[in-house]
Amino acid sequence: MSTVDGIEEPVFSAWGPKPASAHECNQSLQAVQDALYVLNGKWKLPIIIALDNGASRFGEIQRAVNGITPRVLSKELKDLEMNEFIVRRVYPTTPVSIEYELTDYSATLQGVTEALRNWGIQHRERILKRN
Amino acid sequence: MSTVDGIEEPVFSAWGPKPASAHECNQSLQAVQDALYVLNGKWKLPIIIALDNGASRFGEIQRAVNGITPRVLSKELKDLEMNEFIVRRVYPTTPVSIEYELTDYSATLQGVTEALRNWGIQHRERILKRN
DNA sequence: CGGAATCCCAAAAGATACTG
DNA sequence: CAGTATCTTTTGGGATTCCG
Repeated sequence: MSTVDGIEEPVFSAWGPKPASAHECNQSLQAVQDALYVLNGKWKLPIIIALDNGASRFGEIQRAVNGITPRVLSKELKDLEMNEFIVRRVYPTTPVSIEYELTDYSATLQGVTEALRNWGIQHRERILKRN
Repeated sequence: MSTVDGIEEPVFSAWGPKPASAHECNQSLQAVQDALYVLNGKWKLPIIIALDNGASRFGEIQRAVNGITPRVLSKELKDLEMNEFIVRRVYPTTPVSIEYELTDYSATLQGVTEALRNWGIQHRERILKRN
């Protein structure tokens, strides 16, 4: 993999800074696998985005996220709470009102959601154009 | 939602450009759901990254992606081919050799993988620190 | 309204073995 | 090497009901 005089260094792609060492490759790949581990499934990021868009009540979130059932939403909210992406607040009104709120830590996901949103937009256009 | 003199504009978060209209919120959320639809599961992005890191043969990919079984890898590769992220090339050597290669379109995922990688790295550190 | 509980099914994924 | 076949387990998620 080292550059030999007069021989072009192989260009792997337009992607990362470089292929770098095999070790760094594995690290990078492992990081993505780590990320996908906590963000698994099709609901977690959409829920976080819904909360960011202003939803806070269970029903609001359910309406915002296309197609999720209460059963699944309930479970996902617990997951997100465990991973410290949201907090669940109970207000002693009558009847009690419950609000979900993003934590500061969830803000670190900004780059991820932004990248996914941008990619999703152009991907959708591409699909529509093809048909 | 417009700024009134002397009254702070409500800040929803440190995220997107703005909450904007409910319509735009839904669009943004839908875009992410679109993206997650084709990138679903824990394997697709890691496989793409492995390919980008230089792997091209079935066995290489399997070794690069931590924990994937041949059965699942086979299925995921077909999915990725269908979605035009990779191409499968058969070379008439003896025995035949088969190579998987990223398409140009897969390069559009660069932003997504980079964001996930960066987030994954700091998330891992956070978890390790907490324990 | 905001869930929890239960039941159930289908799809996804893992383990292992095997083949051209 | 590049998968397939088979089997088992796990997960996701729909439907429905119930509760405070």
